[in-house]
Amino acid sequence: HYGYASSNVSPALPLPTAHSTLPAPCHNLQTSTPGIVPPADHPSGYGAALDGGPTGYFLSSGHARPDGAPALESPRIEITSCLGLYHNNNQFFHDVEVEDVLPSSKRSPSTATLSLPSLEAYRDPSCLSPASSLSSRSCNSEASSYESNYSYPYASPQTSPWQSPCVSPKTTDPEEGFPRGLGACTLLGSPRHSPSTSPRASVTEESWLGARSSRPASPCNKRKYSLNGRQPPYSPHHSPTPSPHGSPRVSVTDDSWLGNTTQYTSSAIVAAINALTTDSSLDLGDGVPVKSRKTTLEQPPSVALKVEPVGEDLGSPPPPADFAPEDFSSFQHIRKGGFCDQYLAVPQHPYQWAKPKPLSPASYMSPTLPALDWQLPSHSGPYELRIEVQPKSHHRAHYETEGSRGAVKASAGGHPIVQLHGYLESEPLMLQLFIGTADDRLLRPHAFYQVHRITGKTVSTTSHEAILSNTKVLEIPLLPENSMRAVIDCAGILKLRNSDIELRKGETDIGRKNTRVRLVFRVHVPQPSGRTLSLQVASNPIECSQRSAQELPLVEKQSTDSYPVMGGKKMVLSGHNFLQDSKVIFVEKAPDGHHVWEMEAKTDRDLCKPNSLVVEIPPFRNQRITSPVHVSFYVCNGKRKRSQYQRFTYLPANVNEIIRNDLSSTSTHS
DNA sequence: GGAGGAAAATTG
DNA sequence: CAATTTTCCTCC
Repeated sequence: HYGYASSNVSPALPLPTAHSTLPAPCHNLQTSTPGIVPPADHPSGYGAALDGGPTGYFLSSGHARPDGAPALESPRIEITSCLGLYHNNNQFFHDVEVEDVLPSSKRSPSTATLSLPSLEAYRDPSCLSPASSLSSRSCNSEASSYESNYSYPYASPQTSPWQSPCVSPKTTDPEEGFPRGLGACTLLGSPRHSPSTSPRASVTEESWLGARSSRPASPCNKRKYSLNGRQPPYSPHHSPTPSPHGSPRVSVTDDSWLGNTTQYTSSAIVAAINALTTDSSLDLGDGVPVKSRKTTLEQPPSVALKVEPVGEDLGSPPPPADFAPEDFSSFQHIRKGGFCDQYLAVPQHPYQWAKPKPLSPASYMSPTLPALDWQLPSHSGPYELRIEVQPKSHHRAHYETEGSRGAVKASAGGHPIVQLHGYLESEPLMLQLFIGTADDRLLRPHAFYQVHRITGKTVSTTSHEAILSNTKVLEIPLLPENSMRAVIDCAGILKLRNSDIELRKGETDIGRKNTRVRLVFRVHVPQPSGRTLSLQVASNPIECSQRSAQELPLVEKQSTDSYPVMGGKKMVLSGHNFLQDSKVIFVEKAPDGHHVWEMEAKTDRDLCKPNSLVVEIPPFRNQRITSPVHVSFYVCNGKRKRSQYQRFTYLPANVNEIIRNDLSSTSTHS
């Protein structure tokens, strides 16, 4: 309801907290860019969605089930349509989300089952989860773990239908979320659900495949192939468990959709029931599958109940396993509804990780954390989330068809390090990590890449995997005893097939040549007021493709307003394929062409933007020359031989003039 | 498991 | 057809 409604919370549930909190966090987020919050520009319709307010949204989305009641009953159908409708843009499936928000509890079981969420979920979820799950075996485990740990709670309401059946019985698969999707898809008419299981696209693909004529032949076939063969229902790798056919969920889903719940296994049913009962605390959105959420919407009350502000204190149960893609939707609602809301009302989850400590409660606790595509500030008040050690500019992501390619590393060896400054409490917090975009637009989860949890003896940092919306999120504990500092040696990057992702409803981004990502870290700090302060920081861009990493930068333009350029001056090079580790070497020659000297220019990482590089030009040696100085520079990325550098002409309009000026006014050159 | 290379497959 | 993406192979 809430979510739905209003922004979620407010309307239905009077969660005082919610609103109150809103303001601060939300806005803070983008301190720098106020407007951001509701990224107006977001193509995705961000703004609209958000602002629109839940209600409007839904309504508009309408089919989804504007009227409430209907939703419950005919979830899927509506959803489906809705999805299409709403999804316009990738990131937001408001409609879905909304629904999620609703308390699942009330929905009828059948409804729950419906969990339309799958619709959306699938895609994304499928994609994600699949990917993740597929790619990362860990996923399975992880996912499973979640479920196991959190399982019901989250799933419960919304998901419950799905999960319970699926999950509980089966278990583990992280993919479950996906499966649902699959199931949903299937239901929708997608041909085979089962195969789809493959996480990512598989589902989509197949179902879509039918639709798509274009590539069907080769790619599709293969993929399908893979799906079937390799990753049958759930990706083979991942969860063998999953039964071949859609396994529980699918079947369940189908059935449910069909109207049968009969197929649910008793256990599933139980699970579902449990979910309903328990879920309350959790989040609305998160766990709930989209569809279910809708249902939920209808049943506002329950949600509200949950909402109670738990404190953001600690406890933090990890996000529900459910966080499956669908979950994110909930978030979105929230966002949409009221950005702030998220912060506000978040109650804590009673659940905790199975693990050692309950990490930061804050994040998990509230179902209403800011959506992943929200822009958040890296510092606020005494707190600052900072990346102490940046990741290397290159990291070849692995496909689901490959083995892991390891964790992202730091350029100087070791791994990236993130630290939260200004936090003096004794409670540990949870650091969230997901793969974000690195383009010129607002930071948002990258549709074609997912963080991949890496485990093993070489990994010192414990982590948990969760799925928000279609985005996999790695949760890493930030412990006071470690100065709230974490070494990120457990994060790899999984590449999803472009074709799979592009098939998703609402996905507007294209994968081709969209191979740069950023590691995005978030932490949710509980405030005395009961609210939660969310901070976020993104790393430097990371080139994830094998090929692009080998390409040379292409200088298309040199800044002309930063001259003169004698030493210590900065020059901005812009063009294509610049990376954080791009090198620029200046070569100076005497008028007679004699090679005078060459030196690698310093690059200003902090000022680097995508496809541009700020270099500090070293002082020229031949300062006294009065005749033209011949200076050129060479650019390259990563480790390349000198002969492979790309040569460019250094072109100050008038070198002599520059030199004279420099000499007269500066002593820089020596 | 984690790379690095590169062939095979897709795209535009 | 060239650029890119994805799948395979090999090695440590």
